[in-house]
Amino acid sequence: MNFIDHIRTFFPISDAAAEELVSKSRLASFSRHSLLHREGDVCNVLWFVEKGIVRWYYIDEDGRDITDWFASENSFVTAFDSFFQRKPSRYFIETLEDCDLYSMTYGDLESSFNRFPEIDRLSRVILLQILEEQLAKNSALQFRKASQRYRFIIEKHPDLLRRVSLGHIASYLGITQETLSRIRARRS
Amino acid sequence: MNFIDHIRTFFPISDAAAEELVSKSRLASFSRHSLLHREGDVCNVLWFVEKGIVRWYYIDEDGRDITDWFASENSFVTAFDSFFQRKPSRYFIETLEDCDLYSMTYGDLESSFNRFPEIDRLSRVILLQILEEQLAKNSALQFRKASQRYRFIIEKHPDLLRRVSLGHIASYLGITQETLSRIRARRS
DNA sequence: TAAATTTTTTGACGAAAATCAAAACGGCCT
DNA sequence: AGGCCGTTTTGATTTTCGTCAAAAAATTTA
Repeated sequence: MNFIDHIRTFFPISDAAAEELVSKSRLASFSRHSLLHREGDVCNVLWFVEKGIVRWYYIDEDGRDITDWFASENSFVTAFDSFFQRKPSRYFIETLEDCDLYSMTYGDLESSFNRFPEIDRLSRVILLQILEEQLAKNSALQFRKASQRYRFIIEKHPDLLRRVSLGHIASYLGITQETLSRIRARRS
Repeated sequence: MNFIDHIRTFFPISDAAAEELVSKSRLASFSRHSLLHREGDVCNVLWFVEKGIVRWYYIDEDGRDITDWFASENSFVTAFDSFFQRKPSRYFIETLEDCDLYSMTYGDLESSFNRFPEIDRLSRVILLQILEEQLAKNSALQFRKASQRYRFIIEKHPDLLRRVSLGHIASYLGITQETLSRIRARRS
């Protein structure tokens, strides 16, 4: 499934606009643990995960590596604090598995915006999806104890448990790796 | 300052599009503790806070009232999980003070999207601002202890402390009111 | 395959915060 | 002023989780 097929599951894009996006994007492979984007840089690329999994993280004031988000098959990723606003990012993005990713540069996307207003609208829809997931994550974690946070992963993102190391998942949930390990032990 | 002036601080909207937005919006007053939107409804209105403060909250599975967000002067508010996607919301929205709010319906906004692609783009920019604040809030709270969360409010939203009751702020920060009160006592 | 590295688990302990309950405070009304 | 309401503070106790440290398991590398 290429990314146009995916887009068409939630947005009715015209053939002409689809053509435009395809012509501006390219598919490339990355081995695991490739750093796609680093903190401080302005992110110029929007990726679409065709295969593999990517995480999006930052280093907090105490030097901890904290995962904010995972993106696996059929997800768009970029440094959302940077890409659209053209300013330096707080985030790193790295592959966790060998990945096949479509990419598109900001410049190309911007010219597509101008030629196809529907692409502008599409990007709004994608941002809304991201925002909504972010809100859902928040309310799943805020005020919840560790075992309830773990349940969120089990119910909403069970695949992550198989594909991602516990340390990353723990920081994503806002708990320590040890606590996560213990919770997991006492109720499979 | 009306909302067009505010928009122009971050987005160069044309006079024609501005006219369109102004013609579609209306200003109204609400007394404090008005419920603007309730869980389960599809939200049809986008508000802009001219004066006053509004909170956006949900009731979690344990029946707790949890504030997700505050919007004060020069902010847009709607049920972001509902308004653009036309589906029932999980959120309530209520005024905390007497408010003057501009409002615009979804139908009017949608027809404006079609007539002015730049309004489409504007909505994307606004969503990005919301998303970015949401991300900032997350990283300010995740893995942080109560005193650090309190510091986030002091540094980023000091006005809230004066205008909003402690209980709402505590749930916004993901801590209990008692803990917040104690933190506050031991270091003014 | 063995050695080395990384990841996960386990244990003991202490710190932080939730909970329950009650008192103090402040504003508002008559 | 006095009484009533909602909000904030304080106290005592319990639970949860983080921290530090080390062992066990799994994965990678040579």
